[in-house]
Amino acid sequence: MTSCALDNSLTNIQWLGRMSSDGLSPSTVKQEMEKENQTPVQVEGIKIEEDSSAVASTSTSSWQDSISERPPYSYMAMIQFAINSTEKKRMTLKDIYTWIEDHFPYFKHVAKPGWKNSIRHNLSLHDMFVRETSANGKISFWTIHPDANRYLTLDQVFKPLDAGSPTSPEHSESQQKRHISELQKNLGGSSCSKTETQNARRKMKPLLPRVNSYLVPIQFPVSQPLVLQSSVKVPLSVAQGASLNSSETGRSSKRVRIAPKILSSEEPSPFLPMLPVKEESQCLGRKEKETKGQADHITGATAGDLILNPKEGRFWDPFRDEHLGRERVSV
Amino acid sequence: MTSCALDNSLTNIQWLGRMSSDGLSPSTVKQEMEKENQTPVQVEGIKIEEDSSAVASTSTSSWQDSISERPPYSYMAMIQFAINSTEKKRMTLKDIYTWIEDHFPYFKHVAKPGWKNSIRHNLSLHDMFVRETSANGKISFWTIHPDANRYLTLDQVFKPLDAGSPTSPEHSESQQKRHISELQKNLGGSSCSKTETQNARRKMKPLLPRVNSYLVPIQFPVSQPLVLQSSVKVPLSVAQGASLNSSETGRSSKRVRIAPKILSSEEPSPFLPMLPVKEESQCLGRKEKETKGQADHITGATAGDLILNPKEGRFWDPFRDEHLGRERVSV
DNA sequence: CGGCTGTTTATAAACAACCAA
DNA sequence: ACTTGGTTGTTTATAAACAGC
Ligand SMILES: [Mg+2]
Ligand SMILES: [Mg+2]
Repeated sequence: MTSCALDNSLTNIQWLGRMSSDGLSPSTVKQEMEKENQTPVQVEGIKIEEDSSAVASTSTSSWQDSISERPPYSYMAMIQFAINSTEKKRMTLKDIYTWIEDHFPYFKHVAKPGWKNSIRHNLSLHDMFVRETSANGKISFWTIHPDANRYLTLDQVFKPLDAGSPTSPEHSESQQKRHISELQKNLGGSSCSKTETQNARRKMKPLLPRVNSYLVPIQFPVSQPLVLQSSVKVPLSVAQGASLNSSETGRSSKRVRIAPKILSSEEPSPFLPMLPVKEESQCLGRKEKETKGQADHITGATAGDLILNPKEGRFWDPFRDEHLGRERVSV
Repeated sequence: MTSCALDNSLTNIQWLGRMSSDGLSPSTVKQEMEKENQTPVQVEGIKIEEDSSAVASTSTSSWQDSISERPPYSYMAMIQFAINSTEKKRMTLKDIYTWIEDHFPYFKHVAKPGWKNSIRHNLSLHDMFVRETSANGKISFWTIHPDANRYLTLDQVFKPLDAGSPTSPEHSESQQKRHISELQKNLGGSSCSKTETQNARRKMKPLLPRVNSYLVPIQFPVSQPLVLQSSVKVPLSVAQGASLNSSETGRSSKRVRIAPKILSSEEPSPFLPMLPVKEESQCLGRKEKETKGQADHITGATAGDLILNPKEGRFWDPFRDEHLGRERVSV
């Protein structure tokens, strides 16, 4: 009822103490940073060298990893983590920024200021995020459309300290069997997929850790709109394990690894709280197989995916299409 | 019935004859162009200098204009022009590419190869574009969702040779009154808004010509799903008038002027074929005024806007939200 | 294996509407 | 009131990572 206020506030910065040095001084950090579109890149003290070794270590999660490593989550996922961490399941833009910075130091110290632009972009673009106004109409809160909320929280993506996870032990591999089969080919060997868990005290479990330039789907039973303890504000100093595998271990600078959503095909996403799928399937995809491509969005339901995604039939979404760009016709 | 085959084919290239020189040779053009993401920029013969004069000419539509000038339409608009130019209101990706290149030389000779990526991106992103498969399931056609199709065609955006337009004479100004009022301020004077029409023989009428860094809404009566004569494959040599006004006359290279969609506020877009608006308005915008922002999408219906856009209430679109990015939860 | 088609994420940017100094 | 600059939102443009064929 009232704990959300605590969770949202910008408290808990103890773990930030292990930063390079300052990092808290009002405006001394990032000298040259116009406003939100430049490239600070070099966070003063923190130097982020690329390439070099990078020999399929996957266990060299040193100090840097927890701060320079970009989290394996998409903006959409992080925004959900943030919002779902509150009791009322709503958060202001500023608090979303703060929550993300507090839980993923990468955005506080390494990312270019443009990451906030991306956050706003995601909030607007995805209809899943709905803006609501406080009773007095003074404050704007971002919420997650109830039909779309899977109540994902950061807690859920942390690997247990040992092995057997709360609900499902080690699914991290059971999913991609189907389609990945030979996809592994064009990737430089090293099939790693659950290789991380070693030195991690409570590593972040990538919802879809990458296998080289790929993502390894990980199971995730969300049986009920389970409202886990609003994310314990992870002592980030340990989080951030992420998924660095073999070749071209995605450091953080160039090559902003985009994480495609891998869908499990068949079975309408087990574990996930089945939502009232409107179903309609008017098939119009090329194969209907498991192409995921628009026609069978239902099957391919990623974590953030709304199950109700018949598309076509009806219920598609007309909206957001429109805008011909620069117009307002006439003649 | 059978004329579409003609319209879609890559015929009609006579007008292309006035190009720099070649432009038809299979692969001699653009020497260094990996595949679809490099920057040819300099189309061999055509040199595109920027800045220089640019003194509120708006009438210097010389030869270059028709080829180097980027059309004032968004990809979404052009795709609609292309698809609606066919009789069956459907077109293959390749034909969309061709149609656009044939009608907007900019994309054939100046644009970087990445423009095709953008076309595909738009087709996938906007639910307005629906992919359908031919009976035999061999060919994929892109169509426009019936509830979203305003049947916009390129013909409709061409200014008449003189003044009084077919249906509505000169609305080009009646719309933006409401909100633009003092918006003109932060823009370098020159209130131009209908200054173009002079030397244009049949200039392209920007659906939303820019007023400086602004767009001037233009009326557009689409009373019925009027299926105009499938775009006459304009002799582009004259088209491309576009909207260059005063300061920083958008040449074409840097500063890819993005054309925001200006909504007329009140009146649910006059002229436009009113669609079955589901209406629901649960207001959640900051002011409900005419902020257009999400809450009142209905009022702000641009040319391409689907009127049915209650948002919130129901009918929003769940879809396309989902995808947490890189995941497939578990735990 | 390579190109084409599709889907989705990341970024940058143009603007609009607010808002606080 | 008015201006100025930052914040919040919306939308378009591009590039790119991948998946499937
Ligand atoms: Mg939204
Ligand atoms: Mg689409």
